[in-house]
Amino acid sequence: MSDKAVSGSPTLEDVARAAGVSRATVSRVINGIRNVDPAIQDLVRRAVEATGYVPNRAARSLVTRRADSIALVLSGAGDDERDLAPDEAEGDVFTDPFFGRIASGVVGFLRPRGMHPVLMLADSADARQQVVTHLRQGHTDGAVVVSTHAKDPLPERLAAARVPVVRFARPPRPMPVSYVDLAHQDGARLAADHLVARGCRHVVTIAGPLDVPASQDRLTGFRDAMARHGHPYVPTAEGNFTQDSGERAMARLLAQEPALDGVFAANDLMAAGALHVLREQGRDVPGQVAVVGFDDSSAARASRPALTTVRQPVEDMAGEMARLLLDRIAAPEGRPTSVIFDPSLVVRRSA
Amino acid sequence: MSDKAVSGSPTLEDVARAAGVSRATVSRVINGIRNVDPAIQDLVRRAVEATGYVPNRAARSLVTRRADSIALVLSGAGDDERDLAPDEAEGDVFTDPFFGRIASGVVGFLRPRGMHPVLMLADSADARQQVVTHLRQGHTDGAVVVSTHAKDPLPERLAAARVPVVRFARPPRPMPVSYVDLAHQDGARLAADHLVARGCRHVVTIAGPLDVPASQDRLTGFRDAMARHGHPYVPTAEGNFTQDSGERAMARLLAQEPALDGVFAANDLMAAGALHVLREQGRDVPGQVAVVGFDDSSAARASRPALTTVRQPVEDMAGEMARLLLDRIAAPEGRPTSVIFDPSLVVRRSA
DNA sequence: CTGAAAGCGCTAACAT
DNA sequence: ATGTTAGCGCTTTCAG
Repeated sequence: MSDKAVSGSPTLEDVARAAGVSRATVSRVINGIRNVDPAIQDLVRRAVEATGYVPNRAARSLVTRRADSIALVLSGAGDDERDLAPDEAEGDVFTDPFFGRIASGVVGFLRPRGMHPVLMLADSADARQQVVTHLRQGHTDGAVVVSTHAKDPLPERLAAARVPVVRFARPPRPMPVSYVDLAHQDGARLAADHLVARGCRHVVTIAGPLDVPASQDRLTGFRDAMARHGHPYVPTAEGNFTQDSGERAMARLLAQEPALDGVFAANDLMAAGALHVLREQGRDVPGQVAVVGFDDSSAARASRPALTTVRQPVEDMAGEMARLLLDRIAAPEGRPTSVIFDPSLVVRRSA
Repeated sequence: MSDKAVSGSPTLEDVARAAGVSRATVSRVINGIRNVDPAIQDLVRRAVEATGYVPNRAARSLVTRRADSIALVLSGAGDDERDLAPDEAEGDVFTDPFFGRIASGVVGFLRPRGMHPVLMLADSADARQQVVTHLRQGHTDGAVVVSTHAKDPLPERLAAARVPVVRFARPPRPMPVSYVDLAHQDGARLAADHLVARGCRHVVTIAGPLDVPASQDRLTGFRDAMARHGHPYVPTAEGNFTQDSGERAMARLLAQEPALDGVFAANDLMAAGALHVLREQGRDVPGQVAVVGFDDSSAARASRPALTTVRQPVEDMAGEMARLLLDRIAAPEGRPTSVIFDPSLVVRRSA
């Protein structure tokens, strides 16, 4: 391998000279354009090898007007700033077990294609503006955005700026944006079926924040399925997807329905909170009470007993987001697309 | 705000025309170069405003030969591929609670400076080569690298390629690379002092993998401090920083030292594992056994009882890595630097 | 203190 | 099928 420093990198010109052809021809070979004599192609490739040539991305971008890179943006708070210290606000987003899986899926898809995502955080009005500007300038060709809050204005703003965007999760209000999502209702049904099959008669549920479509779907799906099983009424407490809120919700439910023998929580963190409260109250899980979570996050495996949970294939979904985005960048005029993934039940100890 | 599409973005030329000056002058103003008549500066700034001009980064990079962006690379497995499915291997790295905090710190530092990190994952030989190539090409000006395994060859390779690099944690073998680290021994001492002050007489410790310098330091620091407190012998079991390994280690120690009344685990995940095993064995925490973790990760707050732990200011450390890297990029010939942070004790329920 | 002009390395018409 | 040529938008000597 050549040991040339970045500064004196060989250019197209050098390769052309070495191969005895023109820059244009080398460019064609490099970019895999047909209409080049196979013999010459070989010649060029050999010259590339010999010179240790690597294309200069800035030069290429300048003329193609494409950055050949995409942004992975985590979009936090809503319209108003929250009164957290910046550190906390950030920790909030990145600490979510989801984030790692999303990043993993996106990177996993991009890497074989020689691309890497640019990580951006949009947790304040300023930050959001910065993201929009960045994208509009073409520093990145598009964005995969994960909003942690229901009415995050960013995706709509980006779409309005004609920036290719793919969201994680269906938007709260219909808007012309591509997205990837899960069949939440089916997932909730999986949980209901499992609980009923186990013989649970007094089932309760801890819902997520109801302004989030996913929470709504999980709740609706669960209630519908329970109703079909002959349980038209399911005591419900609302949480906000944190472990603490799960604990509080569980305590309320326990007071309201002391005879409960089954719990479905809308995510694993809240399920873990429920587990703690149940143990504190001396209820054996899964002996006396069965608990089912949602997501199959690391929290599900870390809990004791380990959580039976509805798996959301987040990595695959994130990879698909990247795929949709690249498609869209290649054909900007297409209509928004959406892909819905199927959940599956992962049975562990808790139910 | 102007609604111009990316395609027709105003250029320096446009601004120059609007301001009635030359491109060069506008460029000087934009780049904050002195020697420009204040009146003209104002004129130009107004023109920038009016036209909605934003510099084209590709064009700028082409001439300055700087990308104005850095890479955040997570470097996984050692020299050999591990026999995990790609998904697992990735999940592995990104799932680590550390990752989110690192990302948060780096982004927090970069964002006010208008920069965003490019996220790269180097968990196989191929991936590492890709990272090196990417950096050598100048797509990014340098890298902040976090190695999850002891003898990750990447930092050394990058340094050899004369790419500016800052590591998280002191390298296992001395090498000319800047890094940011924690005073692990001091942290361990904090834990020891706390346990002894609480009245613990039979203290054991769960160490991290001993080929990692941080694990060594924590163990050494803990033993030394305990010795100073009159406890020359501390039963020890080695884990690998996972919760499972913490459970196994705790079980072994319990068998070896049934009368134990204090546990120091080298990270929170292992401490959480210890908590589970202690509860299973009917030991009350903190009543009969006090448990102290390390890191102050989300796991510490999620545990029940919540973990008393040695806090590692990861976000600050990550921000500092970014700062050191930018300094180094600005002055590539300087000598490697290192910054050591102080740990602190966070007292919660477990001890 | 400001302007003119020369590229940075590459792609994409347009010729041939 | 290959070569010639004209920029992409910006920074940076070098003159003035």
